[in-house]
Amino acid sequence: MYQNINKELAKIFENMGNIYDFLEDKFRALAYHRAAQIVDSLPDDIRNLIQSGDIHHIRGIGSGIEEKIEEYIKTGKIRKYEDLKQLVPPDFLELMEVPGFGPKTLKRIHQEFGISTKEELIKALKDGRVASLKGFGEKKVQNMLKGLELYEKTQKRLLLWEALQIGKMLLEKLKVLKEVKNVELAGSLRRRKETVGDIDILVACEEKDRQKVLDYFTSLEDVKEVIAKGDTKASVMIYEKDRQVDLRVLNPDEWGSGLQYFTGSKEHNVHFRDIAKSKGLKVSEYGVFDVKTGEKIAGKTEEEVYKAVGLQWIPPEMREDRGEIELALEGKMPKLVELSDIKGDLHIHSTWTDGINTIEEIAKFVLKNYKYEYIALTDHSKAVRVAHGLNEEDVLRYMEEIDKINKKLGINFIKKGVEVDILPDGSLDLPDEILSKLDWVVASIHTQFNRDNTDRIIKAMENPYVCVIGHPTGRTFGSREGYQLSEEILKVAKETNTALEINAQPTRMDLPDIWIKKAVEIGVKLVISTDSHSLSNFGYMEIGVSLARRGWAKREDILNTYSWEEIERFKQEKRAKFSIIKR
DNA sequence: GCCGTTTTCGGCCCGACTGTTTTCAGTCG
Repeated sequence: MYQNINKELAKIFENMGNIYDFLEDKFRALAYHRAAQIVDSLPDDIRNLIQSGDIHHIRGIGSGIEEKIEEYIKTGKIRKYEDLKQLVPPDFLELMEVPGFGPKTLKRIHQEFGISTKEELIKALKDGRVASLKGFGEKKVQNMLKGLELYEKTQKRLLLWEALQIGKMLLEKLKVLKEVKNVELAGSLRRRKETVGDIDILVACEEKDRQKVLDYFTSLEDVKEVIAKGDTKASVMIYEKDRQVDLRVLNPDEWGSGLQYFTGSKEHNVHFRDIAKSKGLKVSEYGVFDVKTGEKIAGKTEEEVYKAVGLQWIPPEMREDRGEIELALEGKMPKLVELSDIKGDLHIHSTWTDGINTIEEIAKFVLKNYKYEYIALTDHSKAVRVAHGLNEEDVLRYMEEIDKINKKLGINFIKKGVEVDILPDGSLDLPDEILSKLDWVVASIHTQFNRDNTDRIIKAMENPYVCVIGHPTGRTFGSREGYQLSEEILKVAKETNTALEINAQPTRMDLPDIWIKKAVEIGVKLVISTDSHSLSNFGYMEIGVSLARRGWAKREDILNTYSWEEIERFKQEKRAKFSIIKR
């Protein structure tokens, strides 16, 4: 009946917010936009929250919106929404997302010309009718048309990995300049969101050097076109991925407040400022100020900005207004997992299936470039035909090969693993007899993504030899939304000592952050893996760790921050549980 | 529509930029 009720409701509330914007009911619009954001980031099926009554504890959802959620659950519709839709031309809901197309502008055009479709609107922009309106003009119209073009082009967001490579490259180039006192990525890229719209970079320098820094930036060889350039800001298009990069220049003594402000998220900042306000303070990108005296009390570093408002510093990955502000107020910020905590990679493919390097090449490469204590080779099982998955006999030969290479290397570095397929009925693609001989078993779904896979996953977790569920939601950016997880899966994961994977492939980034957060709360162990198919893939560990941090994971939540002996213990505990249960 | 150790009514983040304006409205992040 409902594919993904949270997403559906979030979309409806988003639209209702837009409609209220159009109707110039500003604050009601704000409430619905907030509700949309909240519902969208709930890890749980919202029906559970209604049932348990926990919905009351969520800030931003009041009785009015709760009633509408209930109505939608019961009837599949919200009457108020159906009524509201009649008041706005359908095309306008989408158009409100286009830069330059605000509610006031659209409403005016609608009233003046009776225009209600996108097509008619474009025509009126082009034939000069809109430009002739009082308060409008040629330039505004040109900007609207440009906004439309940009909107269509940048609908596709960059993957975090891609954006990070570009961002880091530009940071290095800016660091070369001696006038640059500080330089850092900002926006969703600094928060390491799974996908990124445009790339924001901040620079601190003395006021007299601003122009020099901006000139240097806009004349980099990577720049295809300079879109805008002022005293404090420049926007360019770069050749790589045809992306917009914004550079903002700050004064050194405003570095902390500027960085805090431009990192966002918007929701985090709004909440943060709200708290500042309640304490008689005002926060802007220029600093924290005492409202009464106007005195500036912080701004140089982010730490002092947060501290001035009574909060601990908050890692950028957590700044999504998902409770981190309350935690920081209470002084209870967790110490998040770091890249340097990682002791090994437990999901790797070789030439035995669809990887492009031999096991030996992989082992030597990793030993040389990473300070890992172990890796697990986990080629596919036979159900994955396209990858020429391994059958029972292949697995035995695979194990012999790994023994041979370990012996050659002189250390027991490579663990013998497999990525076994979870078949449609939840059974596994290799028998227990084989699985029991292996050091590490990843169980994954590679077929029938578009259905509820809860039963399949639970059945797989109940196999005593399965260590971890690979890419648990099956999502891939740009092609598949993935199937819903459930509380039940987390519960069973915890009970059975089965870990869940945080797959760091840039197109997967799976588990999603909100599920990681939930798993951490419940105490489910996680494994950050690159799912490497070539040597360059091992670098994905960095964004896997970022993703874990977005889900508030600490070192102890991540299994591959432990020594191999400790991992063995985790496995043994699972097997012990099952010898009791199964008898 | 939401929210409350200054409030159950009266607020709702803050500042820059742009274009169209002689003092500001609209949009954006």
